[in-house]
Amino acid sequence: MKKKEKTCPEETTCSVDYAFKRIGGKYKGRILWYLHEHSILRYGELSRTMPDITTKMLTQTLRELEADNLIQRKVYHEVPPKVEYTLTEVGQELIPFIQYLKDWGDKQIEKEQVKTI
Amino acid sequence: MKKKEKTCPEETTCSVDYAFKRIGGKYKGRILWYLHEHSILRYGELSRTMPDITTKMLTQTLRELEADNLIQRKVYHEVPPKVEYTLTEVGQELIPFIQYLKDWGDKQIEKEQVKTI
DNA sequence: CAGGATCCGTTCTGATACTG
DNA sequence: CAGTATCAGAACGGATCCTG
Repeated sequence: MKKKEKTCPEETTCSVDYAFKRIGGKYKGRILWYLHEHSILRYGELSRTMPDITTKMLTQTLRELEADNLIQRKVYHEVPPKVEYTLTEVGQELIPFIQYLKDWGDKQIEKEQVKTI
Repeated sequence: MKKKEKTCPEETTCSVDYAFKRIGGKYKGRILWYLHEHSILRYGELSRTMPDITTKMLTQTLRELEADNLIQRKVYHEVPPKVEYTLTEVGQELIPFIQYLKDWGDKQIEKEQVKTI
């Protein structure tokens, strides 16, 4: 219908935008983080780790991360089925920065709690 | 209606989630980045820097960033009005990570272009 | 200049039920 | 176990017009 190409004209710094699109989803950060903490997780484990995400969103988010080559999906064709998720190398590259973000978040949360008291 | 407290049970790492909520908006990363690059920007300057954002979204996003104490809004009560935005200290703390993210994004974009050729 | 207010379509999320 | 399918409501985003 309409052009969507003008999100960022030509040269400028849309890599910021680019990156945020890839990890900015509602659950992406957490999924990446949990995969980092556990190295390898099955679908059900992820689901239990994040009880607030529905199967639909979890699947959808995992597929997006996979499409962006941040995680790897390994299917075992057996009964019952088994699927394992791991970070790709590209995904690993994001960990230090998520760590930074997490530390920042921790700090802010502490601050807020101090104020609340 | 329903409890929203269970986003992250008790102890765990929801700081990741916390942080993403604060900077994960569609334009937040870019706004922070531009404020970092220019130190101080007026409303109209931001608007011109990001032609793809409407006044509504720009205002809304700026207010959110302000509420989260990532940017500071300084109003000059004169005619015509003048409003300046700057990063707060807390906002500054996010710059290294946005820088990291940007670098990562640049790298990925390059990779994709190589493949496309 | 720097927005505020409305209207409205699209996208995103969630609840629920079902399947190989 | 690891999803898929469907539907509906909520949130998001944009266009347009208005104001101190």
